[in-house]
Amino acid sequence: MEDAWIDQFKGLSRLPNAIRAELVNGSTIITVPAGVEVFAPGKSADNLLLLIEGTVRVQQRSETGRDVFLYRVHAGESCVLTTACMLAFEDYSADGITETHVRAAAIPRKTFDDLVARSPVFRDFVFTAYSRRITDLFTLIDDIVFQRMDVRLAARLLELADADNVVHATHAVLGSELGTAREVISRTLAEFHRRGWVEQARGEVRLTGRAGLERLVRSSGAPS
Amino acid sequence: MEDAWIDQFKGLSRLPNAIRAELVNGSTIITVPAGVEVFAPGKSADNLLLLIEGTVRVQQRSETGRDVFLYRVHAGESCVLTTACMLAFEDYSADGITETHVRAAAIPRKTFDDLVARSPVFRDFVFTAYSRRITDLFTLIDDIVFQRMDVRLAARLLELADADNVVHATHAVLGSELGTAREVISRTLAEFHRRGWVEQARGEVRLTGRAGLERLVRSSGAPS
DNA sequence: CCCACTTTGTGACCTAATCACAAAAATATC
DNA sequence: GATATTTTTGTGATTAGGTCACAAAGTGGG
Repeated sequence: MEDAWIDQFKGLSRLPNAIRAELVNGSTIITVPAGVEVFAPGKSADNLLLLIEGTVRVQQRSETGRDVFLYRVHAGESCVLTTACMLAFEDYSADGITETHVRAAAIPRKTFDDLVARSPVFRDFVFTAYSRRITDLFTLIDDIVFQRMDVRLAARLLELADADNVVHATHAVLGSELGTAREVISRTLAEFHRRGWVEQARGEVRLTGRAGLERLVRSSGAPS
Repeated sequence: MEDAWIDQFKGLSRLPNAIRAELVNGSTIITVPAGVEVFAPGKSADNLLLLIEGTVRVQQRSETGRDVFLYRVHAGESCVLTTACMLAFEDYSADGITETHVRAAAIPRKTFDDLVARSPVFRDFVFTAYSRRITDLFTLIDDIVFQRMDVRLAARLLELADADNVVHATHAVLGSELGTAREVISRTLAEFHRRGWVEQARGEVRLTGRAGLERLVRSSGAPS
């Protein structure tokens, strides 16, 4: 029984052995290719996913067809907000899409409910995860309302850049990440280019002046 | 032992007697005057409040001093998102202020944790409440990003109006409810007045043409 | 190479946010 | 009751950002 993955999850390593065994036995390791919808409004979630590898993008699809990025779940984190709807037997109102190949532990509703009832450590894990996500949502709202677009874009570019300082995303994708129009991204990036902070190519943005971007982000509030 | 209040809470009436007794004994009924901060970032919440009477406004205070309205807790609802932080032993990042005189059942952390562990019905109650709040937050984000200001103001006026179709709030308050500037409210209300939908007086807005406001809200998306 | 499609650039226009300041209404002070 | 102070509201000017329309590159398949 392979249970090494548990130690990737900060709050779970302290689980007593009995509970740990129940978690391992009660869950299945699944793998999902990139670009698959793992939960969505309309189909009630019946598994809690603990991401072992890869990322999942969670977004809200609005009536108008456009969608807003809500948050990103990384390896070592869980899609914990789905559990609210799992246990409440309600439909989740946001959808989650794998951005990369994903490996995850899927905990069925029944097992989840059991563990919440029986293990204080597991409860703590769940509520800590909740707390973090909710706080992130609050911060997101704050940003959307008060933060300038150029600052938000700069911050996001810094977050998304890979080891070579390149962000692989089209302007349209960046627009949906920040809940703004593609044109705004194009114009802001053009401005960043003028200042020598980025180079552009189709589908990618190369950060050539991180310092400038970082200064812009710091200049105006929360240092993430 | 007065426990009638429990029946105001939809999910709780089904509690078995033993658990019901534990809930009643383990909690205290408190009353709070209007305008008091009942939880805030920095002081970790250690009670879950179930509102028996009155309303609590929950908002996010940003670094810049301004604040965004997040949601309103009514009688029969709970400040359930605080529990995430209660159990996670983390600070809540939003603050709650009583808008009216409030009567509430305060459930201490210990009792809450016990009940979550022991009662499936109570768990269901908690997670259903979570689910609703989180969904509301998603809807709020969607609104902020995609909905026009006039539509949002119209919807909010309809919500806030009392039995006499009067909203008691200054333009500044309405601005903070919607996360916009006071001037925008003034101008939009002036426009509504021109259309014969509202009359204004200092500190209040009288809805004289609900039909028009309702049409505007319906015209553009979610009928709440 | 040509065609269809995706991505990016740009001007025109409109909504909303910000800044600055004034007028009006309510409240406090003498 | 007259006057000063504070709160609330109104309004113009300016700027950021969202929307619409359309053009220009870039890409990939046949």
